Amino acid sequence: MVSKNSIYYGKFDGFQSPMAPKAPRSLRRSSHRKSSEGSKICAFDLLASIADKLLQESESSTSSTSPQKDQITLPKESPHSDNDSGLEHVSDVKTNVKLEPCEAKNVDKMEGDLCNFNLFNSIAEIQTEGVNVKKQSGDFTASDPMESCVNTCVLTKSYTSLNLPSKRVNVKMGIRDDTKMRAFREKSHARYRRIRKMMAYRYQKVTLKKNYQLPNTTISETKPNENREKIYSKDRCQTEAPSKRRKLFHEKSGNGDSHVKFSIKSFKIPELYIEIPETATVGSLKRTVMEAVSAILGGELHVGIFLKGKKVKDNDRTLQQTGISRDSDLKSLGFTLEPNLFQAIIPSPLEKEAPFQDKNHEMIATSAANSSLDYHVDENQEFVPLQTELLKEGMSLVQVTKKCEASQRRIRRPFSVSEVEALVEAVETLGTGRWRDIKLRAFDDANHRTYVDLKDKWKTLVHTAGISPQQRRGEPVPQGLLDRVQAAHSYWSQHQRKHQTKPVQILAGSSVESVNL
DNA sequence: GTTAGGG
DNA sequence: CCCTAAC
Repeated sequence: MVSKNSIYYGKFDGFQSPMAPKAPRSLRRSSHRKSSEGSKICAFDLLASIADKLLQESESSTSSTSPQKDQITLPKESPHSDNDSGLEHVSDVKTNVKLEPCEAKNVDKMEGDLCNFNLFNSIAEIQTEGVNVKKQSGDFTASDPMESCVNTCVLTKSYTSLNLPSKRVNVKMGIRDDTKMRAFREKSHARYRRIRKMMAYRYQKVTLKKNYQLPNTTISETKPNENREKIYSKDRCQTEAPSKRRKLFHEKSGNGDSHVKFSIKSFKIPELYIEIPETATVGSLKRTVMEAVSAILGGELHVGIFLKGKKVKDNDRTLQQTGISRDSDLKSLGFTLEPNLFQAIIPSPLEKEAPFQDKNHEMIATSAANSSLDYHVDENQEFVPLQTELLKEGMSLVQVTKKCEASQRRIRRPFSVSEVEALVEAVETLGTGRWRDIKLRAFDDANHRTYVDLKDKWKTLVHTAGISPQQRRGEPVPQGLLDRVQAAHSYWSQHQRKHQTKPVQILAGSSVESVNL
């Protein structure tokens, strides 16, 4: 039964989570680096329990049947019908992630066409309900890997990893220079939006109708004129500055005194697929799960609204006009999380003839898989091109997603001691305020270090030098360097823009060994 | 395009 | 690391 090549496919049927506010940007990016980011650690712990359970259960598992191909139609609104979806090779793991309910402003933008959620920072508790892992022996069974991927991808709403055979999830992401990608994306925004629209149309028919309905959506009324702002819940997180968005609640309400109160107990996040070799360590499995979850939660999700089984598409109509009022039957109202950005759309077999590719850049447009047409295209919404090559390289969607995310916000790259050294020396020589020169002088070949980065680093260095060693974090910077930082900082604070190219030998005495011009 | 500073 | 006013 145990095959050398066997691979575990763990399918997480979904994560349930209550509403949560948008995370600070600093928490929105996934990373497996050593870091002090609290949410990460938290999530790690949570997911560890899943991973442990998953692995544990897999010991006594049975093999599964082969996947059926081309079965890409799922019953509408049937979250648990995966066994009919050609995903039998994937085992069923139901996992609930309970999130700590958090404060009133859980909905970022009620008035708009979407709500941005980030559940990541609110994870408080995780539960493994019925873990049942089946082991898949041998190779991926579908004839055409890519085709399988397509189907799998589509079936799972393009969510997580592509089940590329013999490609393992590479936990360690390579560092890449995403500056150009960013620039390119920004400049091509409009064009890709067009592509995106086309894609959305093209893939309409192969896109899943399956949606993920909230298990527990309760609606109740509020008393008129009471807590206009606290529509969603009472303040559970005390300290939160008033948001600009909150205004939106008032301006367009126009519902008179009739308020509808929505208490969304939890959202369900679509499946999560994990593929990992048998020989992988438990730790790597944990990291992989972590990454997959982070990749999903790190991106922004759309929220769909269903009323009486029909999707509410018109974002401009009032609740009243839509039929969502205190007097109507609100039990038929449901909210769903939908995949949004950064998800790859791979040409399906149907579309192979005419793939929407930009020849020049060999990119394929991404699209909000099943929801593009249902939403207004938000002008502010990022549209991230996805390099087909990445997929062909065998990257999992998790990784691709990460890459795309990296295009949004550059990955964190802590300065090494030698970099700090170089920076300090350059500043000693050139002073602060000539960051471009400093860049050219000391970091000309370091493409990923912009002069703004250097400026920022200097800022933190000055700060670091001013605090006690106990309060410092990250790779420790030699005290000698910090002394030089402090010396140079105080020196250039006084000698503003004078004798800029003059070595700073004079400053603060001792630790300046030599300054080469 | 760079700087400077808050987020 | 991001954003952006100001230059």
